[in-house]
Amino acid sequence: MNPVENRGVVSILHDMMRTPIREVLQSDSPVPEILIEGWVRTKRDSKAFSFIEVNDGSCLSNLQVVADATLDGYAESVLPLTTGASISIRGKMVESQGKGQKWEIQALSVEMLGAAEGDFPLQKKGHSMEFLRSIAHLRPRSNLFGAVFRVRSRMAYSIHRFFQEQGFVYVHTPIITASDCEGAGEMFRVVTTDGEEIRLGDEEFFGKPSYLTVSGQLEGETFACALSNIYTFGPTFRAENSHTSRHASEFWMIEPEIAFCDLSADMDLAEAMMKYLVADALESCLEDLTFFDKFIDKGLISRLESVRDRSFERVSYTEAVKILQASGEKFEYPVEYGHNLQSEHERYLTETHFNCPTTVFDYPKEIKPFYMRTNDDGKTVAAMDLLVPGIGEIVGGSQREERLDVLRANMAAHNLDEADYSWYVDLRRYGSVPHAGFGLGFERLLMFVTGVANIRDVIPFPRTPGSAEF
RNA sequence: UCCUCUGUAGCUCAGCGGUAGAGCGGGUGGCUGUUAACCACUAGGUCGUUGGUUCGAACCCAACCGGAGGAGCCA
Repeated sequence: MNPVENRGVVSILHDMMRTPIREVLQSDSPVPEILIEGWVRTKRDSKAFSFIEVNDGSCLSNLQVVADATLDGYAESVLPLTTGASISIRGKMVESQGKGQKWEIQALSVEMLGAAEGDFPLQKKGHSMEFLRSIAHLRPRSNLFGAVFRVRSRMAYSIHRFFQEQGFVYVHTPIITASDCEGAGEMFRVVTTDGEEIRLGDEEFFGKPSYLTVSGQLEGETFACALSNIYTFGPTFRAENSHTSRHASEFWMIEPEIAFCDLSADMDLAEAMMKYLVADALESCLEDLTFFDKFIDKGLISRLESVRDRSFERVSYTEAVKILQASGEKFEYPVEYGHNLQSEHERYLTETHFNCPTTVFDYPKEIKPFYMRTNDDGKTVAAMDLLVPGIGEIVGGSQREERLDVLRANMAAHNLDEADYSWYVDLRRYGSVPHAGFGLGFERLLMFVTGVANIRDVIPFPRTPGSAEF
Protein backbone atom coordinates (compact mmCIF):
# COMPACT_ATOMS: atom_id res chain seq x y z
CA MET A 1 0.00 0.00 0.00
CA ASN A 2 1.35 3.38 -0.97
CA PRO A 3 1.18 5.49 2.19
CA VAL A 4 0.82 8.72 0.28
CA GLU A 5 -1.93 7.52 -2.02
CA ASN A 6 -3.98 5.53 0.37
CA ARG A 7 -3.80 7.34 3.66
CA GLY A 8 -5.36 10.76 3.64
CA VAL A 9 -5.05 13.14 6.55
CA VAL A 10 -8.45 12.06 7.80
CA SER A 11 -7.48 8.45 8.30
CA ILE A 12 -4.16 9.45 9.90
CA LEU A 13 -6.09 11.50 12.43
CA HIS A 14 -8.46 8.61 12.89
CA ASP A 15 -5.65 6.30 13.92
CA MET A 16 -4.06 8.82 16.22
CA MET A 17 -7.06 10.30 17.93
CA ARG A 18 -10.63 11.39 17.29
CA THR A 19 -12.88 10.28 14.47
CA PRO A 20 -14.39 13.15 12.49
CA ILE A 21 -18.18 13.17 12.70
CA ARG A 22 -18.36 13.15 8.91
CA GLU A 23 -16.75 9.70 8.95
CA VAL A 24 -18.82 8.48 11.87
CA LEU A 25 -22.07 9.26 10.11
CA GLN A 26 -20.97 7.45 6.95
CA SER A 27 -20.47 4.21 8.84
CA ASP A 28 -22.71 1.30 7.93
CA SER A 29 -22.22 -0.67 11.12
CA PRO A 30 -21.98 0.01 14.86
CA VAL A 31 -18.56 0.75 16.38
CA PRO A 32 -17.58 -0.65 19.79
CA GLU A 33 -15.45 2.28 20.90
CA ILE A 34 -14.82 5.65 19.34
CA LEU A 35 -13.45 9.07 20.32
CA ILE A 36 -15.45 12.13 19.31
CA GLU A 37 -14.38 15.71 19.93
CA GLY A 38 -16.21 18.89 19.03
CA TRP A 39 -18.44 21.69 20.20
CA VAL A 40 -21.86 21.44 21.82
CA ARG A 41 -24.64 22.76 19.62
CA THR A 42 -27.42 22.04 22.09
CA LYS A 43 -28.15 19.81 25.03
CA ARG A 44 -31.40 18.40 26.39
CA ASP A 45 -31.39 17.07 29.94
CA SER A 46 -33.74 14.67 31.60
CA LYS A 47 -33.53 13.13 35.04
CA ALA A 48 -31.82 9.94 33.88
CA PHE A 49 -29.67 11.19 30.96
CA SER A 50 -28.74 14.04 28.64
CA PHE A 51 -28.80 14.33 24.88
CA ILE A 52 -25.85 16.33 23.56
CA GLU A 53 -25.68 17.50 19.94
CA VAL A 54 -22.02 17.69 18.94
CA ASN A 55 -20.58 19.31 15.83
CA ASP A 56 -16.91 19.25 14.82
CA GLY A 57 -17.19 21.14 11.54
CA SER A 58 -16.29 18.11 9.45
CA CYS A 59 -19.82 18.15 8.06
CA LEU A 60 -23.11 19.95 8.52
CA SER A 61 -24.74 17.25 10.62
CA ASN A 62 -24.41 17.00 14.35
CA LEU A 63 -23.82 13.75 16.18
CA GLN A 64 -26.17 12.92 19.03
CA VAL A 65 -24.48 11.76 22.21
CA VAL A 66 -26.48 10.11 24.99
CA ALA A 67 -24.88 10.61 28.39
CA ASP A 68 -26.37 8.58 31.25
CA ALA A 69 -26.70 10.33 34.59
CA THR A 70 -24.82 7.46 36.21
CA LEU A 71 -21.63 8.32 34.24
CA ASP A 72 -18.57 9.19 36.30
CA GLY A 73 -18.25 12.96 36.34
CA TYR A 74 -21.77 13.53 34.98
CA ALA A 75 -22.39 16.41 37.37
CA GLU A 76 -19.08 18.14 36.53
CA SER A 77 -18.75 17.41 32.82
CA VAL A 78 -22.25 17.00 31.40
CA LEU A 79 -24.67 19.10 33.42
CA PRO A 80 -22.70 22.36 33.00
CA LEU A 81 -22.42 21.98 29.22
CA THR A 82 -23.98 24.86 27.32
CA THR A 83 -24.05 25.72 23.64
CA GLY A 84 -20.53 26.45 22.46
CA ALA A 85 -18.64 24.34 25.01
CA SER A 86 -15.96 21.98 23.70
CA ILE A 87 -16.03 18.34 24.71
CA SER A 88 -14.32 15.02 24.28
CA ILE A 89 -16.46 11.89 24.32
CA ARG A 90 -15.44 8.28 24.38
CA GLY A 91 -18.32 5.95 23.66
CA LYS A 92 -19.81 3.30 21.47
CA MET A 93 -21.71 4.05 18.32
CA VAL A 94 -25.08 2.33 18.19
CA GLU A 95 -28.25 2.62 16.18
CA SER A 96 -30.36 5.42 17.54
CA GLN A 97 -33.56 4.56 19.34
CA GLY A 98 -35.02 7.91 18.45
CA LYS A 99 -36.15 9.33 15.14
CA GLY A 100 -34.07 11.89 13.31
CA GLN A 101 -30.71 10.19 13.14
CA LYS A 102 -29.40 6.78 12.27
CA TRP A 103 -26.47 6.63 14.67
CA GLU A 104 -25.80 7.98 18.12
CA ILE A 105 -23.04 7.65 20.68
CA GLN A 106 -23.67 6.00 24.02
CA ALA A 107 -21.11 7.82 26.11
CA LEU A 108 -18.67 5.88 28.26
CA SER A 109 -16.94 9.07 29.37
CA VAL A 110 -17.47 12.75 28.74
CA GLU A 111 -14.90 15.44 29.40
CA MET A 112 -15.67 19.12 29.09
CA LEU A 113 -12.54 20.62 27.53
CA GLY A 114 -13.67 24.23 27.65
CA ALA A 115 -16.84 25.68 29.09
CA ALA A 116 -18.71 28.35 27.14
CA GLU A 117 -19.68 31.34 29.20
CA GLY A 118 -23.37 32.15 29.45
CA ASP A 119 -23.16 35.00 26.97
CA PHE A 120 -22.04 32.80 24.06
CA PRO A 121 -23.74 34.68 21.25
CA LEU A 122 -24.73 31.86 18.89
CA GLN A 123 -28.13 30.34 19.41
CA LYS A 124 -30.05 27.65 17.70
CA LYS A 125 -32.55 30.12 16.32
CA GLY A 126 -32.25 32.64 13.56
CA HIS A 127 -29.61 35.32 13.64
CA SER A 128 -29.39 38.14 11.16
CA MET A 129 -26.47 38.06 8.74
CA GLU A 130 -25.50 41.51 10.00
CA PHE A 131 -25.13 40.25 13.55
CA LEU A 132 -23.15 37.22 12.43
CA ARG A 133 -20.78 39.51 10.54
CA SER A 134 -20.13 41.34 13.78
CA ILE A 135 -18.93 38.06 15.31
CA ALA A 136 -16.87 36.84 12.36
CA HIS A 137 -14.60 34.95 14.77
CA LEU A 138 -17.51 32.78 15.96
CA ARG A 139 -19.76 32.55 12.92
CA PRO A 140 -17.93 29.55 11.41
CA ARG A 141 -19.54 27.60 14.26
CA SER A 142 -22.99 28.21 12.80
CA ASN A 143 -24.53 25.77 10.33
CA LEU A 144 -24.62 28.32 7.55
CA PHE A 145 -21.05 29.57 7.80
CA GLY A 146 -19.62 26.13 8.45
CA ALA A 147 -21.24 25.08 5.20
CA VAL A 148 -20.08 28.19 3.31
CA PHE A 149 -16.47 27.72 4.31
CA ARG A 150 -16.43 24.01 3.58
CA VAL A 151 -17.72 24.82 0.10
CA ARG A 152 -15.15 27.60 -0.21
CA SER A 153 -12.37 25.16 0.59
CA ARG A 154 -13.68 22.57 -1.84
CA MET A 155 -14.06 25.10 -4.65
CA ALA A 156 -10.48 26.32 -4.12
CA TYR A 157 -9.30 22.74 -4.38
CA SER A 158 -11.50 22.12 -7.39
CA ILE A 159 -10.13 25.16 -9.22
CA HIS A 160 -6.60 23.88 -8.79
CA ARG A 161 -7.68 20.43 -9.86
CA PHE A 162 -9.40 21.75 -12.99
CA PHE A 163 -6.40 23.71 -14.18
CA GLN A 164 -3.86 21.11 -13.16
CA GLU A 165 -5.82 18.43 -15.01
CA GLN A 166 -5.76 20.69 -18.06
CA GLY A 167 -1.98 20.98 -17.78
CA PHE A 168 -1.89 24.57 -16.51
CA VAL A 169 1.02 25.79 -14.39
CA TYR A 170 0.19 27.65 -11.18
CA VAL A 171 2.05 30.96 -11.04
CA HIS A 172 2.37 33.18 -7.99
CA THR A 173 2.14 36.70 -9.30
CA PRO A 174 3.25 39.45 -6.92
CA ILE A 175 0.96 40.95 -4.31
CA ILE A 176 3.03 44.12 -4.07
CA THR A 177 3.41 45.85 -7.38
CA ALA A 178 5.10 49.01 -8.56
CA SER A 179 3.23 49.30 -11.84
CA ASP A 180 1.63 52.62 -11.13
CA CYS A 181 -1.50 51.97 -13.12
CA GLU A 182 -3.01 48.69 -14.13
CA GLY A 183 -6.23 50.22 -15.27
CA ALA A 184 -8.39 48.09 -13.02
CA GLY A 185 -9.37 50.53 -10.32
CA GLU A 186 -8.18 52.48 -7.32
CA MET A 187 -5.21 50.96 -5.50
CA PHE A 188 -3.94 50.69 -1.95
CA ARG A 189 -0.51 52.23 -1.44
CA VAL A 190 2.17 50.23 0.36
CA VAL A 191 4.26 52.31 2.75
CA THR A 192 6.61 51.74 5.65
CA THR A 193 6.24 53.56 8.91
CA ASP A 194 8.41 54.75 11.74
CA GLY A 195 5.83 55.03 14.46
CA GLU A 196 3.36 57.54 13.04
CA GLU A 197 5.71 58.78 10.35
CA ILE A 198 5.01 57.44 6.86
CA ARG A 199 8.11 57.12 4.74
CA LEU A 200 7.70 58.53 1.25
CA GLY A 201 9.85 59.93 -1.52
CA ASP A 202 13.56 59.15 -1.08
CA GLU A 203 12.75 56.95 1.91
CA GLU A 204 10.32 54.81 -0.07
CA PHE A 205 11.11 51.16 0.70
CA PHE A 206 11.16 50.06 -2.94
CA GLY A 207 12.66 53.30 -4.15
CA LYS A 208 9.38 54.25 -5.81
CA PRO A 209 5.68 54.11 -5.01
CA SER A 210 4.28 50.61 -4.63
CA TYR A 211 0.79 49.25 -4.31
CA LEU A 212 -1.25 46.15 -3.53
CA THR A 213 -2.08 44.34 -6.73
CA VAL A 214 -5.45 44.74 -8.41
CA SER A 215 -4.79 41.91 -10.84
CA GLY A 216 -2.04 39.47 -11.68
CA GLN A 217 -2.92 39.47 -15.35
CA LEU A 218 -0.01 41.40 -16.82
CA GLU A 219 2.53 39.35 -14.87
CA GLY A 220 0.54 36.24 -15.75
CA GLU A 221 0.94 37.05 -19.44
CA THR A 222 4.70 37.00 -19.08
CA PHE A 223 4.54 33.45 -17.76
CA ALA A 224 2.03 32.33 -20.38
CA CYS A 225 4.55 33.54 -22.95
CA ALA A 226 6.98 30.96 -21.56
CA LEU A 227 4.99 28.09 -20.05
CA SER A 228 2.04 28.32 -22.47
CA ASN A 229 -0.84 27.73 -20.08
CA ILE A 230 -0.79 29.22 -16.62
CA TYR A 231 -3.17 30.37 -13.92
CA THR A 232 -2.97 32.50 -10.84
CA PHE A 233 -5.14 32.19 -7.74
CA GLY A 234 -4.59 34.72 -5.02
CA PRO A 235 -5.79 37.80 -3.19
CA THR A 236 -6.34 41.11 -4.96
CA PHE A 237 -7.13 44.53 -3.57
CA ARG A 238 -9.30 47.39 -4.74
CA ALA A 239 -9.61 50.70 -2.94
CA GLU A 240 -12.94 51.50 -4.61
CA ASN A 241 -15.48 53.15 -2.35
CA SER A 242 -18.17 50.66 -3.34
CA HIS A 243 -21.02 49.88 -1.00
CA THR A 244 -22.73 46.90 -2.55
CA SER A 245 -23.30 43.26 -1.73
CA ARG A 246 -20.95 42.22 -4.56
CA HIS A 247 -17.80 44.22 -3.77
CA ALA A 248 -15.05 43.79 -1.21
CA SER A 249 -11.74 45.62 -0.83
CA GLU A 250 -9.86 42.32 -0.55
CA PHE A 251 -10.99 39.37 -2.61
CA TRP A 252 -9.55 36.36 -4.36
CA MET A 253 -9.25 36.00 -8.07
CA ILE A 254 -8.41 33.20 -10.48
CA GLU A 255 -6.72 34.35 -13.67
CA PRO A 256 -5.77 31.82 -16.33
CA GLU A 257 -3.69 32.97 -19.27
CA ILE A 258 -3.38 30.81 -22.36
CA ALA A 259 -0.80 31.15 -25.12
CA PHE A 260 -1.63 30.25 -28.72
CA CYS A 261 -5.27 30.91 -27.95
CA ASP A 262 -8.02 33.14 -29.29
CA LEU A 263 -11.17 34.55 -27.74
CA SER A 264 -13.34 31.65 -28.81
CA ALA A 265 -11.19 29.09 -26.98
CA ASP A 266 -10.99 31.47 -24.03
CA MET A 267 -14.79 31.47 -23.78
CA ASP A 268 -14.83 27.68 -24.14
CA LEU A 269 -12.43 27.42 -21.21
CA ALA A 270 -14.41 29.79 -18.99
CA GLU A 271 -17.64 27.90 -19.63
CA ALA A 272 -16.01 24.51 -19.14
CA MET A 273 -14.51 25.71 -15.87
CA MET A 274 -17.87 26.95 -14.57
CA LYS A 275 -19.52 23.65 -15.42
CA TYR A 276 -16.70 21.68 -13.84
CA LEU A 277 -16.87 23.66 -10.61
CA VAL A 278 -20.64 23.48 -10.37
CA ALA A 279 -20.61 19.74 -11.10
CA ASP A 280 -18.00 19.19 -8.41
CA ALA A 281 -19.96 21.23 -5.87
CA LEU A 282 -23.07 19.18 -6.59
CA GLU A 283 -21.13 15.99 -6.16
CA SER A 284 -18.86 16.85 -3.23
CA CYS A 285 -20.87 19.34 -1.20
CA LEU A 286 -24.41 18.06 -1.60
CA GLU A 287 -25.27 18.11 2.09
CA ASP A 288 -24.20 21.75 2.40
CA LEU A 289 -25.90 22.73 -0.86
CA THR A 290 -29.10 21.06 0.30
CA PHE A 291 -28.95 23.22 3.40
CA PHE A 292 -28.54 26.38 1.28
CA ASP A 293 -31.37 25.27 -0.97
CA LYS A 294 -33.65 24.88 2.03
CA PHE A 295 -32.75 27.96 4.09
CA ILE A 296 -30.97 30.50 1.88
CA ASP A 297 -31.98 30.16 -1.74
CA LYS A 298 -34.85 27.87 -2.66
CA GLY A 299 -34.28 26.39 -6.10
CA LEU A 300 -30.48 26.61 -5.82
CA ILE A 301 -29.82 22.97 -6.60
CA SER A 302 -32.03 22.77 -9.65
CA ARG A 303 -30.44 25.98 -10.93
CA LEU A 304 -26.95 24.52 -10.44
CA GLU A 305 -28.01 21.32 -12.14
CA SER A 306 -29.17 23.24 -15.17
CA VAL A 307 -25.86 25.14 -15.26
CA ARG A 308 -24.08 21.79 -15.19
CA ASP A 309 -26.27 20.15 -17.84
CA ARG A 310 -27.40 22.85 -20.25
CA SER A 311 -25.17 24.72 -22.67
CA PHE A 312 -24.57 28.42 -22.06
CA GLU A 313 -25.69 31.15 -24.41
CA ARG A 314 -23.22 33.26 -26.32
CA VAL A 315 -24.03 36.57 -28.00
CA SER A 316 -21.98 39.44 -29.32
CA TYR A 317 -22.33 42.79 -27.63
CA THR A 318 -23.98 44.09 -30.81
CA GLU A 319 -26.58 41.32 -30.74
CA ALA A 320 -27.12 41.83 -27.02
CA VAL A 321 -27.87 45.50 -27.60
CA LYS A 322 -30.37 44.55 -30.32
CA ILE A 323 -32.06 42.03 -28.03
CA LEU A 324 -32.35 44.60 -25.26
CA GLN A 325 -33.66 47.30 -27.58
CA ALA A 326 -36.22 44.91 -29.06
CA SER A 327 -37.30 43.64 -25.64
CA GLY A 328 -39.94 46.27 -25.04
CA GLU A 329 -38.65 46.33 -21.46
CA LYS A 330 -38.66 49.67 -19.59
CA PHE A 331 -35.06 50.13 -18.42
CA GLU A 332 -33.96 52.87 -16.09
CA TYR A 333 -30.90 53.44 -18.28
CA PRO A 334 -31.37 53.43 -22.04
CA VAL A 335 -29.64 50.76 -24.10
CA GLU A 336 -27.25 52.41 -26.50
CA TYR A 337 -24.46 50.97 -28.58
CA GLY A 338 -21.16 52.18 -27.17
CA HIS A 339 -22.22 52.18 -23.52
CA ASN A 340 -21.50 49.55 -20.93
CA LEU A 341 -24.34 47.17 -20.20
CA GLN A 342 -25.98 48.19 -16.95
CA SER A 343 -26.78 45.75 -14.15
CA GLU A 344 -30.44 45.77 -15.18
CA HIS A 345 -29.49 44.92 -18.76
CA GLU A 346 -27.30 42.02 -17.69
CA ARG A 347 -30.08 40.77 -15.46
CA TYR A 348 -32.58 40.91 -18.30
CA LEU A 349 -30.29 38.84 -20.54
CA THR A 350 -29.49 36.13 -18.00
CA GLU A 351 -32.68 36.03 -15.99
CA THR A 352 -35.41 36.81 -18.52
CA HIS A 353 -34.26 36.49 -22.11
CA PHE A 354 -31.94 33.47 -21.94
CA ASN A 355 -32.54 32.34 -18.37
CA CYS A 356 -29.08 30.79 -18.18
CA PRO A 357 -25.43 31.86 -17.97
CA THR A 358 -24.61 34.00 -20.99
CA THR A 359 -21.31 35.07 -22.48
CA VAL A 360 -21.29 38.47 -24.16
CA PHE A 361 -18.32 39.15 -26.46
CA ASP A 362 -16.81 41.72 -28.85
CA TYR A 363 -17.35 44.93 -26.93
CA PRO A 364 -16.80 48.43 -28.32
CA LYS A 365 -13.16 49.35 -28.11
CA GLU A 366 -13.73 52.62 -26.26
CA ILE A 367 -15.12 51.05 -23.08
CA LYS A 368 -12.38 48.44 -22.62
CA PRO A 369 -8.72 48.56 -21.44
CA PHE A 370 -5.66 49.01 -23.63
CA TYR A 371 -4.47 45.40 -23.63
CA MET A 372 -7.52 43.89 -25.35
CA ARG A 373 -7.06 42.81 -28.95
CA THR A 374 -8.63 45.00 -31.62
CA ASN A 375 -10.93 43.06 -33.94
CA ASP A 376 -10.74 43.27 -37.71
CA ASP A 377 -13.69 45.67 -37.78
CA GLY A 378 -11.49 48.21 -35.98
CA LYS A 379 -14.42 49.14 -33.73
CA THR A 380 -14.61 46.27 -31.27
CA VAL A 381 -12.18 44.33 -29.11
CA ALA A 382 -12.00 40.60 -28.43
CA ALA A 383 -13.42 40.86 -24.93
CA MET A 384 -15.91 38.65 -23.16
CA ASP A 385 -17.95 38.72 -19.97
CA LEU A 386 -19.63 35.63 -18.58
CA LEU A 387 -22.84 36.73 -16.88
CA VAL A 388 -24.77 34.52 -14.50
CA PRO A 389 -28.31 34.92 -13.16
CA GLY A 390 -28.45 36.64 -9.79
CA ILE A 391 -24.83 37.81 -9.73
CA GLY A 392 -24.11 39.46 -13.06
CA GLU A 393 -20.52 39.43 -14.25
CA ILE A 394 -18.60 36.52 -12.78
CA VAL A 395 -15.86 36.22 -15.42
CA GLY A 396 -14.27 38.97 -17.48
CA GLY A 397 -11.69 38.15 -20.10
CA SER A 398 -10.21 38.92 -23.47
CA GLN A 399 -7.77 38.00 -26.15
CA ARG A 400 -4.72 40.17 -25.58
CA GLU A 401 -3.28 42.46 -28.21
CA GLU A 402 -0.19 40.62 -29.45
CA ARG A 403 0.71 43.01 -32.32
CA LEU A 404 3.42 45.41 -31.19
CA ASP A 405 2.32 48.36 -33.29
CA VAL A 406 -1.35 48.04 -32.38
CA LEU A 407 -0.54 47.69 -28.68
CA ARG A 408 1.64 50.80 -28.78
CA ALA A 409 -1.13 52.74 -30.49
CA ASN A 410 -3.64 51.56 -27.88
CA MET A 411 -1.36 52.58 -25.03
CA ALA A 412 -0.96 56.01 -26.56
CA ALA A 413 -4.73 56.28 -26.96
CA HIS A 414 -5.14 55.47 -23.25
CA ASN A 415 -2.47 58.02 -22.30
CA LEU A 416 -0.16 55.38 -20.86
CA ASP A 417 3.58 55.90 -20.70
CA GLU A 418 5.22 53.05 -22.54
CA ALA A 419 8.25 53.27 -20.25
CA ASP A 420 6.11 52.00 -17.36
CA TYR A 421 5.24 48.90 -19.36
CA SER A 422 8.48 48.15 -21.16
CA TRP A 423 8.52 44.60 -19.86
CA TYR A 424 4.95 44.10 -21.03
CA VAL A 425 5.76 45.48 -24.46
CA ASP A 426 8.82 43.22 -24.63
CA LEU A 427 6.51 40.21 -24.81
CA ARG A 428 5.44 41.55 -28.22
CA ARG A 429 9.02 42.18 -29.32
CA TYR A 430 10.37 38.72 -28.60
CA GLY A 431 8.32 35.87 -30.01
CA SER A 432 4.87 37.34 -29.61
CA VAL A 433 1.99 34.88 -29.76
CA PRO A 434 -1.78 35.21 -29.77
CA HIS A 435 -2.93 34.69 -26.20
CA ALA A 436 -6.02 35.15 -24.08
CA GLY A 437 -7.19 34.85 -20.50
CA PHE A 438 -9.82 35.81 -18.01
CA GLY A 439 -10.43 36.64 -14.38
CA LEU A 440 -12.89 34.82 -12.17
CA GLY A 441 -13.95 36.44 -8.91
CA PHE A 442 -13.69 33.62 -6.40
CA GLU A 443 -16.22 35.12 -3.97
CA ARG A 444 -18.70 35.74 -6.77
CA LEU A 445 -18.36 32.11 -7.76
CA LEU A 446 -19.11 31.17 -4.16
CA MET A 447 -22.15 33.44 -4.06
CA PHE A 448 -23.37 31.73 -7.19
CA VAL A 449 -22.72 28.21 -5.90
CA THR A 450 -24.09 28.74 -2.37
CA GLY A 451 -26.88 31.21 -3.08
CA VAL A 452 -25.50 33.47 -0.32
CA ALA A 453 -26.50 36.99 -1.32
CA ASN A 454 -23.69 39.08 0.19
CA ILE A 455 -19.99 38.85 -0.63
CA ARG A 456 -19.21 39.60 3.04
CA ASP A 457 -20.67 36.22 3.92
CA VAL A 458 -18.52 34.05 1.67
CA ILE A 459 -15.11 35.38 2.78
CA PRO A 460 -13.87 34.62 6.30
CA PHE A 461 -12.98 38.15 7.37
CA PRO A 462 -14.45 40.66 4.93
CA ARG A 463 -12.74 43.97 4.24
CA THR A 464 -15.01 46.70 2.93
CA PRO A 465 -14.78 50.50 3.00
CA GLY A 466 -14.79 51.53 6.66
CA SER A 467 -14.47 47.99 7.99
CA ALA A 468 -11.41 45.81 8.57
CA GLU A 469 -12.33 44.08 11.83
CA PHE A 470 -10.56 40.98 13.10
C1' U B 1 -19.69 59.35 -4.54
C1' C B 2 -25.29 59.40 -5.09
C1' C B 3 -30.37 57.57 -3.64
C1' U B 4 -33.42 54.74 -0.08
C1' C B 5 -34.34 52.11 4.41
C1' U B 6 -32.94 51.17 9.44
C1' G B 7 -31.00 51.61 14.91
C1' U B 8 -35.74 49.26 21.68
C1' A B 9 -32.82 43.34 26.60
C1' G B 10 -27.13 39.00 24.67
C1' C B 11 -30.24 37.70 19.87
C1' U B 12 -35.00 38.30 16.79
C1' C B 13 -38.63 41.78 17.14
C1' A B 14 -43.47 44.30 19.04
C1' G B 15 -44.69 49.09 21.11
C1' C B 16 -45.23 54.72 17.29
C1' G B 17 -47.11 61.14 22.39
C1' G B 18 -49.14 59.26 28.70
C1' U B 19 -45.23 54.47 34.47
C1' A B 20 -40.46 49.87 28.90
C1' G B 21 -42.91 44.28 26.40
C1' A B 22 -42.71 39.11 24.12
C1' G B 23 -40.11 34.90 22.21
C1' C B 24 -35.35 32.82 22.17
C1' G B 25 -30.69 32.70 24.89
C1' G B 26 -28.66 32.83 30.48
C1' G B 27 -29.79 31.19 35.81
C1' U B 28 -32.95 28.04 39.22
C1' G B 29 -36.43 24.06 39.75
C1' G B 30 -39.51 20.23 37.37
C1' C B 31 -40.69 16.60 33.56
C1' U B 32 -39.99 13.62 29.20
C1' G B 33 -35.77 8.64 24.25
C1' U B 34 -35.26 13.99 23.46
C1' U B 35 -34.09 16.40 18.76
C1' A B 36 -35.57 24.68 16.98
C1' A B 37 -37.90 19.55 23.25
C1' C B 38 -41.55 21.02 27.01
C1' C B 39 -43.54 23.50 31.89
C1' A B 40 -42.77 27.05 36.01
C1' C B 41 -39.98 30.84 38.29
C1' U B 42 -35.97 34.42 37.76
C1' A B 43 -32.08 38.01 36.34
C1' G B 44 -31.33 41.34 32.34
C1' G B 45 -32.70 47.93 29.06
C1' U B 46 -29.77 55.90 30.24
C1' C B 47 -35.13 52.72 23.72
C1' G B 48 -27.61 54.71 18.70
C1' U B 49 -25.69 60.01 20.24
C1' U B 50 -26.61 65.22 20.78
C1' G B 51 -29.95 69.06 20.47
C1' G B 52 -35.06 70.74 19.70
C1' U B 53 -40.80 70.66 19.88
C1' U B 54 -44.25 69.32 24.02
C1' C B 55 -47.22 69.62 30.52
C1' G B 56 -45.06 64.86 28.99
C1' A B 57 -40.73 61.80 23.75
C1' A B 58 -38.66 55.00 22.54
C1' C B 59 -42.57 57.43 19.56
C1' C B 60 -42.56 64.05 16.34
C1' C B 61 -38.28 67.33 14.12
C1' A B 62 -32.84 68.28 13.01
C1' A B 63 -27.80 67.00 12.91
C1' C B 64 -24.26 63.36 13.69
C1' C B 65 -22.67 58.14 14.25
C1' G B 66 -23.40 52.90 13.10
C1' G B 67 -25.82 49.03 9.96
C1' A B 68 -28.29 47.46 5.44
C1' G B 69 -30.19 47.68 0.28
C1' G B 70 -29.74 49.82 -4.61
C1' A B 71 -26.85 52.77 -8.44
C1' G B 72 -22.09 53.79 -10.50
C1' C B 73 -17.28 51.14 -10.89
C1' C B 74 -15.88 46.34 -11.34
C1' A B 75 -14.43 40.63 -10.11
